[in-house]
Amino acid sequence: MTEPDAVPDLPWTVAAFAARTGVPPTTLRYWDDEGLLPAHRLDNGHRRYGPDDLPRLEMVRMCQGLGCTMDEVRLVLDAPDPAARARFAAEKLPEVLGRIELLRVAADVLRHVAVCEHTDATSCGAWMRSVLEPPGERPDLRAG
Amino acid sequence: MTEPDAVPDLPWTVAAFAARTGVPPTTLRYWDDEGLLPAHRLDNGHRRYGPDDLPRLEMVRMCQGLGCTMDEVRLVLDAPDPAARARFAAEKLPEVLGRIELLRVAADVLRHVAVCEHTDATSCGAWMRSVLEPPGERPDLRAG
DNA sequence: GCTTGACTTCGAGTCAACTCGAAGGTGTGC
DNA sequence: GCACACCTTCGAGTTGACTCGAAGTCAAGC
Repeated sequence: MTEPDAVPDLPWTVAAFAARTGVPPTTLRYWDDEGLLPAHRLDNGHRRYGPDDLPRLEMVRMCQGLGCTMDEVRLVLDAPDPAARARFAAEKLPEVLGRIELLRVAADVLRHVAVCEHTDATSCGAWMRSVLEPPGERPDLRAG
Repeated sequence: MTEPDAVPDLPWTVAAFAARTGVPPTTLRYWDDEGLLPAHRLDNGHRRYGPDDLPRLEMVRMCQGLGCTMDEVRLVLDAPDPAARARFAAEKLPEVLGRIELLRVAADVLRHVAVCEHTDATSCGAWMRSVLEPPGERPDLRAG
């Protein structure tokens, strides 16, 4: 006897899921179309979401926070095996750690700027030392 | 007796500055036009850059790394007084600190994913706990 | 003076990630 | 059946940060 297919729990329309998660309806539809966060479909074609979609949404959010493109998000979420995911993680980790370090530097700079009385942002010696003496090869800080 | 205007040291054309800094020539011209990194001009209209432009470039880079829009970069770099800059810094600092914390979480996740053998990225209990139990109000991680 | 490789401006294009409005379908309550 | 609030797709628009190509100028070397 084979197990019957589990009926997924799908209480949320696009609007409901948007309200629950803060992601705009247009974005949810866009993400579904783009394969980022696929939606279930009723017989009438309407999208439905359930609690099982929340983890993937969180992972989409985390990847976006890491500056991943949508291609990269799909890649990691839809990787055919753990090895592909592990490769992605191994590549991203040094990048993330480097970003953390540079954000620390930026935080120090901001702490200083918050109390600095110099007339020009670039004429402050303490700030210039922190900015112009990078710890090493400087990765691009911009996301994406 | 008033001091004579100092003659700025301007050894670099757009191409030279681009080669020195890694910023593409089109981007330097664009940044100049947008007021992000203003260039000096020779009598013939050609742009020239000097060592004095490097600190501002680094600050542009740092602000971009913080996810600032170009409007924000201009605002902080061209702020009329230290108080305006301090306000900007005071607003950005908590954001940066929050970003650091979330990147730490993401780094933990990536460390786990790098060794995880689960068949699906969202079916890993350790990862789901870290993602679904956020430390508090969760700011948007995306830059900008 | 000509050639060549740089420079300039200008208008438009590219890219990624959305967002919008039009047109039509669906389902509920009256 | 009608009204209304939702749903769908589709094509195009928006936004921000660039990037490109055309047309013309500038300057150095021959």
